[in-house]
Amino acid sequence: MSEKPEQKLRKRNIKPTAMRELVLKVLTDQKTAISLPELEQKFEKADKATLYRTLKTFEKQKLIHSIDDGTGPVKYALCLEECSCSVNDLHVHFHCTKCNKTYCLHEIPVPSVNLPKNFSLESVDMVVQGICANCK
Amino acid sequence: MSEKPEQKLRKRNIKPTAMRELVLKVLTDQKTAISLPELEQKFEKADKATLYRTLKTFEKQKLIHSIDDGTGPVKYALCLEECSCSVNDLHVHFHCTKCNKTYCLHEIPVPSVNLPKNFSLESVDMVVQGICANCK
DNA sequence: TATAACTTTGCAACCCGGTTGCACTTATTA
DNA sequence: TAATAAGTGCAACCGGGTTGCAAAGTTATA
Ligand SMILES: [Mn+2]
Ligand SMILES: [Mn+2]
Ligand SMILES: [Zn+2]
Ligand SMILES: [Zn+2]
Repeated sequence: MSEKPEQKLRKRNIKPTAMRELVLKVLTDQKTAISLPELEQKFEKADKATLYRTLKTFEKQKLIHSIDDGTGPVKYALCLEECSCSVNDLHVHFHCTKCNKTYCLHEIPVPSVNLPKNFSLESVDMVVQGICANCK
Repeated sequence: MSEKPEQKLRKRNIKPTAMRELVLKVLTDQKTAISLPELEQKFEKADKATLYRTLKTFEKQKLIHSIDDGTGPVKYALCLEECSCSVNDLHVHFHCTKCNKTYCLHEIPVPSVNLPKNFSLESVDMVVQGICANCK
């Protein structure tokens, strides 16, 4: 089932360094999306730039995707195993206005929209604001 | 038909100062959303803080609404006459990845979504990325 | 193995949008 | 008119994001 961090990195063509495995571990343990500032706090002594570049590498290799819920720093969450970050993989995100956590609702695909004539679609971001089950 | 800026401000309970009428004029002439940095450039000599507070006032009084398309500074666009920024008034936004303009698609309401159990909805942001009719 | 080439990391500095404190001006009210 | 409140301009600050550069670590080559 759940494979080693190292394997997960290799599968996405990311050289598994110590730092990267640690970051992946944090992301895996996390049930909700995490921002760079939050990630920084998870480490006793880690450099912001390194973490930043780690996230960028992960994102480029589609190990994680970014979520801008509009309420602060950009957050990141693990992609599903089979994810290629294409339009098919797009899902709704939920931001809780009470606890400020941001959830991936993987089971809810973003609804399709009929754009005006001559507008073409590349991607969609849909963020629902509200109260999450934990805060209710 | 199109009423005076002064009237439009009064209707939203905003005291019509010279500055505010100028900003409203810019927003009205604009077919797409505009950011604070962009707004600054529209004036020969205007203070960022004043413009900032003007936008905040307009937003609080629901004369304009903000749009975070995730590609830079927050943008602002006029609300429709009858808008009260409630869930009913929510519409899809479109960001053109070529010209970087952001459009209000007032005629396209945000689709409804079925949230997981015990998640409640307060608001929704939906931004479609793609190429606009002008850039096509 | 020794060396060269490339990659990753850490540190510092910077950029920029957003925000606030404060004094000054302008409008409103008593 | 005097007192009060609202709006404006300037400067400084904050925080997330980003980059340059040198040191350390890794991989490839002879
Ligand atoms: Mn997600
Ligand atoms: Mn809009
Ligand atoms: Zn919550
Ligand atoms: Zn365009």
